[in-house]
Amino acid sequence: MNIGKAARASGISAKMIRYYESTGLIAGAERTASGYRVYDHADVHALRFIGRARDLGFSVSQMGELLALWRDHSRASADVKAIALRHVAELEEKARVLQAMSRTLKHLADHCNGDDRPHCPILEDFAAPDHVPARSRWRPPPMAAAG
Amino acid sequence: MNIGKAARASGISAKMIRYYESTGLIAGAERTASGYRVYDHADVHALRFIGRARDLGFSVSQMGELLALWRDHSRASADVKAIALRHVAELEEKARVLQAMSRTLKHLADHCNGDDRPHCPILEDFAAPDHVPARSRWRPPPMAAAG
DNA sequence: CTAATCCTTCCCATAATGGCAAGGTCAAGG
DNA sequence: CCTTGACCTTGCCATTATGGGAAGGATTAG
Repeated sequence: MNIGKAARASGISAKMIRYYESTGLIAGAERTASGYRVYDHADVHALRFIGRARDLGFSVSQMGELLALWRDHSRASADVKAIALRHVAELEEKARVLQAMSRTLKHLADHCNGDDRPHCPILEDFAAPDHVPARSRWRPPPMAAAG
Repeated sequence: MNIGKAARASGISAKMIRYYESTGLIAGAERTASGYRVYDHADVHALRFIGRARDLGFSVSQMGELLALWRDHSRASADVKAIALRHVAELEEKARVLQAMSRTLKHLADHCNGDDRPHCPILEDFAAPDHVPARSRWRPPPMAAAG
């Protein structure tokens, strides 16, 4: 089948199929005499695998690792699990960061009247002199007063 | 002060200050006779504002809106709050997406032995024929059995 | 044969950020 | 006065995954 049909069958756009080929994630497809890429059901299967991994937020390089393990019938499931758990940790970390932002901003918004007057705690916070990435700054342990 | 000092004072890299200038987020700085950009304390203040907004995940264009409101002393706080709450919703949505991915993948990993044998439910899931973006697919209501 | 559809490659754009390079500027010190 | 080092300038490249579009060739349906 041509790339369009493979795209429809796999849920991966033709554009992305070519991209995955260019990055080496998938092997270059066979070509017809006139240069059209040709795919078979196994290719579509691999593309679906890729789509599933992509939907779970894996990057192209991680998908490459997973594809290699998928094809390696003597893989150790521990290797797959390690990749998966590492990715779970990354996803959770990203979610945590977003939620921290959300929480902070929500807190500011909760204190904003939201009326037609200019007073706004949100802008006041943004304009306040020192905003610190809190968790990243080390606080020196309090010493016995030296003066 | 020159751009380097403004960068150190604001926590925004010189590179990004130039970038923000190029995108129109901030006005082009004054220049010395030899072309060096010159900043004053008000500029640094604005850069800190930008940094704070950036830390809360606002895009450059959103920061532009916020800066405009900050400078508009006759703004309505409702306008600021609306932007903030819209952003809160976006952040939460992104966090939800990441968590859904994480949850799914964690679930799969929980069923994987993680030993040196090849059997792996994670890969089996990825290779399964139909993965559906679940929530987005409409299920036809069950009809009275027709056959 | 022609029109429509499909394919190819190539370039562009996105968002925010860093890196590098070539070259001009400035301040401190000999 | 000149050198050295730190700093500045612009410009280009790279990142990640994705889509858009153009120009032109291939195929297929009528």
